[in-house]
Amino acid sequence: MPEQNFEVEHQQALHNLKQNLPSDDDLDAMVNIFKAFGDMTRVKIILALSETPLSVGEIADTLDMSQSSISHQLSILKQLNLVSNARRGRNIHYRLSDQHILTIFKQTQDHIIEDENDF
Amino acid sequence: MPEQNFEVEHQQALHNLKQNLPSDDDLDAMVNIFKAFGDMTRVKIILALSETPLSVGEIADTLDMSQSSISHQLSILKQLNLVSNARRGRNIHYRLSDQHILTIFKQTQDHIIEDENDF
DNA sequence: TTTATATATGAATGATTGCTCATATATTCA
DNA sequence: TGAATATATGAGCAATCATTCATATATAAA
Repeated sequence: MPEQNFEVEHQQALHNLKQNLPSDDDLDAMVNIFKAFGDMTRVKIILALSETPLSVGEIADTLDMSQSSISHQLSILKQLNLVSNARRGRNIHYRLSDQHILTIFKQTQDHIIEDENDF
Repeated sequence: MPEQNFEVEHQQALHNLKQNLPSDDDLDAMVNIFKAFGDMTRVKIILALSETPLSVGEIADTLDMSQSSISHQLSILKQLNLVSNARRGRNIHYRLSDQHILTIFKQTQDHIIEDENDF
């Protein structure tokens, strides 16, 4: 009875799940990073910074958005340690904190591309 | 004058950026997937499904949430092709569409872990 | 010092979103 | 067929969020 066997394993997996799912606290950091990536403006900022460090004004100019809006978004990215900043002359230059971010973007693109091949 | 050289390269990069940044249309799919990942409930659903396919009721029970809420979230994940479903007896079983998703989660955890080591 | 420039920040606002409640749909069982 | 069970869905609501506007802070230039 292979069908019942499957059912037993399923019940076992189900029981384990309820105990072993990560807690909110454990998942919070990850969810917050995904939240940060779930906004077009922030994604564009990150892609821009992946090419070269940029000042706030340069980013605003590149994305054709207000200085204030970019500054607000940068502060969110900074709080999550996704970017860091340093004064350079009279500007403040932002840069990506590490390259993991781009790897994640690439993985996601891969998912999307594989998806388009379904039909 | 290495300092000026840097400046010239920076200006060039800046100029290229403004032309080569992906369009909203290009980024839309990626941003929507990150939006989906940017919610605790949906992340937990995905983690649960990474262990075994589950019915709507089983997910609701596992996460201790209402059937309606889970159903709503599943429909979002399904629209993005992150999960698929199939009737099995009188239930509908959901499963992850592909394993890329878990790779992305792992990469993100790596970023967080590396981050904690900064001080 | 004064003036100009770059960035940050707080309040207000419109839009989006996740949940609940009520109900519709669909399948199984008697 | 009719009752019971599982899932889906639409409307409503409270909370979150991205942007704007006005203004504060900080550095550089004159």
